[in-house]
Amino acid sequence: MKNIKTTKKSAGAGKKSGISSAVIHRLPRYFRYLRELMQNNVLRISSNELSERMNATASQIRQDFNCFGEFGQQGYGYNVKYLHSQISEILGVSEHYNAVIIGTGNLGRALARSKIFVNRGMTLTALFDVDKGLVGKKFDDIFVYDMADLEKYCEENKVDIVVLTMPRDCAYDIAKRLSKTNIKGIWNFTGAELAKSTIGKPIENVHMGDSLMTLCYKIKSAEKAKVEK
Amino acid sequence: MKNIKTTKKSAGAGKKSGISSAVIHRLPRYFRYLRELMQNNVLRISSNELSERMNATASQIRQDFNCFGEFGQQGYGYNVKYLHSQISEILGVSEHYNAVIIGTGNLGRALARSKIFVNRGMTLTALFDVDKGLVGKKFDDIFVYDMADLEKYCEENKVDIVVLTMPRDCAYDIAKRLSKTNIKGIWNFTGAELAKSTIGKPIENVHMGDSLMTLCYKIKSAEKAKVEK
DNA sequence: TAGATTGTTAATCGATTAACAATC
DNA sequence: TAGATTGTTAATCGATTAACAATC
Repeated sequence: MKNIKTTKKSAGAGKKSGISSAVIHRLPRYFRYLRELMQNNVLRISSNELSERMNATASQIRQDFNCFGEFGQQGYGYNVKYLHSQISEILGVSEHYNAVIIGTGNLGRALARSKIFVNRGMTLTALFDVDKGLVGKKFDDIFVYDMADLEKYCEENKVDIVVLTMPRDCAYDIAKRLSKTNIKGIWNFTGAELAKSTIGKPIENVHMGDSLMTLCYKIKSAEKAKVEK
Repeated sequence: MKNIKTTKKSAGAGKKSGISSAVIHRLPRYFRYLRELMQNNVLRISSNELSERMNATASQIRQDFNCFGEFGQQGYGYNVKYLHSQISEILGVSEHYNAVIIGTGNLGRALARSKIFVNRGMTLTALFDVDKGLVGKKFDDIFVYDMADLEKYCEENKVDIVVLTMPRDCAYDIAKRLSKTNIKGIWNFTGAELAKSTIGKPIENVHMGDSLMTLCYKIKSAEKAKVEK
């Protein structure tokens, strides 16, 4: 296996700053496919081979990577391990963010018991709930704190990401409380539309129902196409 | 309130068939905002006012709607209730799909206990699991069936949507089993990349981790911007 | 070296926005 | 009617794809 030259731009350096959201949303996908290649002990891959596996064009893949640096070698392709490490760096996996979940309901517990954080270099450090009956309990070794102690906990511990899985109607108030702490971002499952402009921190709103609706649309379209045939 | 003319094209008629995926993915968002407007008893809305609320352009909104029909009135705007009903129709809410969940783990139970199906005109009719200890139990009044009886159940009952929340490694095999039944679509949470081309049915793959990674990217970018300032 | 494959520029395609005539 | 706002066409913008020189 050839060595990777050391003069090339690294992901940390950051090539452009105005990366399009289309590219950003493809990065986690690259991350997944590269992890899988690594697990299968694939050492190198060309943009062409990757494009076939990912059902994309080789051109797009090269363009995407080149937004952040020069990760490949002419005549060789991409070193899977190196490329994976660079994408991980871009996505902040190496930052080892700490996360807490607010809302110890079904979804909160499901996330707490999953590997979703660990698989991305993160650590879930706490759960929060208003229900005094839950406070003090543990789920998968994660302690449930009282919502009243949220600010105190954020001051005394490094909290990077806050996951909102409590009922929708308290989302805005809690987000406002969080805006005054030094947490770094909010992963919002409540259905409330939180905006960075109002909270002052990066926010990712998850609407699982939207995905279900999209499936329904696909089903309807497929049925219609069948009838018309 | 003016009456809606009856000569206009309806959603059922279907204007174009090659709707772009960008438009399709915005439909559930319109659905949500319109539902909220309805709940707030808003009777009419102009594309301009909607654009402000949704943080989009009025032009895009009008273009999107006109992919499916003429839902508004010049000089008046859109009748919220009518527009909502049309978008619902397009998304298949009125089809009253039945859904079952395979995998009665944390996520499966979280979905079973949520309103995600009911809020979209669907009914969750069954859970499935391989664990004989769970078979026969009920979660929120939904009976847990043995995975061995999946095909039998699909034959004897109307099953439209199958939700996959079991471990990833059995995703492909189960999807293959489902491809031989008359279910209509698969909502896949397992992380396995299932393709319509291999299973022969509409599929929606959900990657919650991708959304978390996107948040991490946003956080990193925001931090970097702060440092550079 | 010759072959392979990248990084990058140029061409194409599609999606968004702007403009305005139609019309309620 | 006059004002408002749609539906739709035309202009712009951005993203994807194709092509190819650079180079490992």
